[in-house]
Amino acid sequence: MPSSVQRKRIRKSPADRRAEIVDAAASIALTEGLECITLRRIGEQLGVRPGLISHYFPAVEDLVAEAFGSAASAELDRLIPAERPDGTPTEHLARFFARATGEAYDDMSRLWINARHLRRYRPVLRDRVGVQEDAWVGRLSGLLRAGVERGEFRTDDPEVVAMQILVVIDGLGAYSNSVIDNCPPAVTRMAVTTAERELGLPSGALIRTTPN
Amino acid sequence: MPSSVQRKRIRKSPADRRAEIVDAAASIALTEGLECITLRRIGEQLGVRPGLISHYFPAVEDLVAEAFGSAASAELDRLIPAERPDGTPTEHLARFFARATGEAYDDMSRLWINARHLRRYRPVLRDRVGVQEDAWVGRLSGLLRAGVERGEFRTDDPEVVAMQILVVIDGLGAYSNSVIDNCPPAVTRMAVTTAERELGLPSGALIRTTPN
DNA sequence: TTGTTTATTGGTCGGACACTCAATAGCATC
DNA sequence: GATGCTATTGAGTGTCCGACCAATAAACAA
Repeated sequence: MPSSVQRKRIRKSPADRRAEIVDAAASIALTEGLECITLRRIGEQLGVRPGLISHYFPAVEDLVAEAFGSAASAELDRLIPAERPDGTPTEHLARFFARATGEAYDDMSRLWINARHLRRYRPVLRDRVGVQEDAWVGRLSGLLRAGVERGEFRTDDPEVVAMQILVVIDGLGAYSNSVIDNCPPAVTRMAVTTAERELGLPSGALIRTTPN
Repeated sequence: MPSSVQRKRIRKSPADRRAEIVDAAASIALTEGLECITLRRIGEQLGVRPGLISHYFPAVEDLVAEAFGSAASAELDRLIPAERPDGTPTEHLARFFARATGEAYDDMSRLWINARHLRRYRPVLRDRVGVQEDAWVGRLSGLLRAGVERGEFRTDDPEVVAMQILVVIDGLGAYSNSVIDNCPPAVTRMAVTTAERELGLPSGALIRTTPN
């Protein structure tokens, strides 16, 4: 009868254990915040002693950065899959906005704010945030460029438009869970509006009618 | 020969001491971050023992909220003075953008991110952030409304435009000290562009030529 | 000058944190 | 079933934090 407390040691391969630790840290980062990534908290989550986390990450700061990077890149893959098997750029962009401006994105929105603040004190995290910003701008502008090539979007500089869209999304994220919660659509739809305007699309072109 | 360490006690009126503490905390919040507001840190700054800070603020959380509120409302007064002795709404709005998108605003930008993150763990701060958001939206929409009344701006809903402008400013703030640092004007000028578009102004109407 | 009030001190307490390291015990291999 | 490697533990170090409180000494009134 194994009680709730771990009785027997479970010995895993370093690669597995490390991945498990990063996953746990990323999950905690999304739900509770990056400052809740502590040796004790992660150890508790995995049913393991704090010292073990130190063994894999001698400096917690590295785990924090890794957790953020892991969560952010996973979310980016969900927003704009690197492999796009089917669908037009317009459909993919609509899908992007459907998720990035919905409730499902709230945790990620908070995590971005969390990371942007915490990077002030954590050099390693600062670098990671920079890498992820580049990745997000890169992935989104890639999608926009594809749309321009297929004649669906019209803009001179897809990268600038990508930045503009992300700036608006981050601005809205800052206000989420706030005054703006029950707020006119002219505000909540700002990100989509910006995209439609800058890409020469008619109003409503990026609103998906079929959930997916 | 009074050494650098305080030799003699200096006894002040509760009102003075309290104001002094809040000022010190607000200054530290702007330069080092809200989590650096500790009994020891503030006490050191004022040449006073940590216990004294506890005496005036039995719970540090209240001081943190007060410090944020103090810094934010002071900055708001600087951006859009409540008393507007002279100048047109257009001039005042141009002045607002000159400061709110310049380097002088970087500390405040960081502080907003700081507070928006930390409110997750600090209920008292959460309320303060809400109050300040209302104050900022209120003050800015008041200025826009004045402009509409004088026929300088054209919009159906000044409050919505105020929110839109603030969303963009916060979004840009999130990216400041980042990739976007050396970034095309189409991005850095987004806040002004938004205002000009939503208020029916010609491009450049809100760019001040004379520093003030 | 004396006495009263109270702003301020000095010290203590428990808790949470990251980090270190010798000892222990899974697990694969033989 | 015995052996060796090493993943994992347990225990301890030092730091910083907020909170608490009795003792102290300024400032002021009598």
